Amino acid sequence: MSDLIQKCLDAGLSMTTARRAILRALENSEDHPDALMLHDRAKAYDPTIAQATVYRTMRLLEQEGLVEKHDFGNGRARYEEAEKEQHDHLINLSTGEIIEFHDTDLEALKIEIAKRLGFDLKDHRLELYGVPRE
Amino acid sequence: MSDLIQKCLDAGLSMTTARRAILRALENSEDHPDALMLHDRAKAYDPTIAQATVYRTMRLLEQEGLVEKHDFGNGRARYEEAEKEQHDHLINLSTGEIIEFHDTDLEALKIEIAKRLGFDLKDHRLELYGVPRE
DNA sequence: ACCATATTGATAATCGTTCGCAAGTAGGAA
DNA sequence: TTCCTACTTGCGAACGATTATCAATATGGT
Repeated sequence: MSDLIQKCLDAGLSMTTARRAILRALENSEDHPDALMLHDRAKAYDPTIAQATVYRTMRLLEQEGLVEKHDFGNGRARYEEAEKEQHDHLINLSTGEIIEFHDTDLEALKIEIAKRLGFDLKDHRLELYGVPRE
Repeated sequence: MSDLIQKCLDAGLSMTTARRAILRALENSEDHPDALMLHDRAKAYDPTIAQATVYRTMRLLEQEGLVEKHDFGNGRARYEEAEKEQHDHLINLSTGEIIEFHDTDLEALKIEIAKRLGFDLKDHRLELYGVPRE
């Protein structure tokens, strides 16, 4: 239910061995991989793929709106498939694990605050950093 | 009412010409300068100061908790004096201007969400990106 | 199958930031 | 004050993530 290859074709992108490999690697990723991780994983489908191709492709996918790029502060950008449902991230400081969450009140409040300051909200970034309770 | 030089002395840091220059530059900054901007501004007080010294000093000040480092997504880290009052940032996409705001409900909600997910909130990052209304 | 165009791999370049090192201070002891 | 030692500095090299360059290769419409 997330056929990235099909979405790329729909977007008019030509489909190459390298791209297919990256798209499969991304679809099989449950976490939020960075470019190096994606490169490693994509090698399973295309052993000769180059890092530069991964970077180029991720940039392309981001521009096409098929992928979201995040910066969780560890130097490397992290990627995930663009989802329809809005969500934010909580980073477990003990493990580095990233947890997705959604809160309607929070969404409303962000828009409300921007409005109060005289702005239309175009984008936002919310990351919570925490340690397991107790 | 924000004598950074005194705070540094209180923290046991030795006070050099270069550090004094950086601290003055920072105190006189109403915006959220990056390392390059601080370097330029510090030159007014110490014309021979090096970029590396600015980077080193900002890292030190951050470790001492006297300065906060932000990444607003433009490649360069931005700095501001650590304030007692918690605040978040709204970035005006039309001008690049950064507006600080505080919202009690929002603070509470962030803690509440972390708790609901089973975490104690240790840190967080919220940035709103908007354009002036209308 | 053919060809113009887009894409690739390999490598150099870029940009912010950090490191290594010799020379130069700060600031406490004498 | 003068000395001394550890901390700082300025400079330039090094670094890590990402992007650009470019010749060679694949794509997909014809």
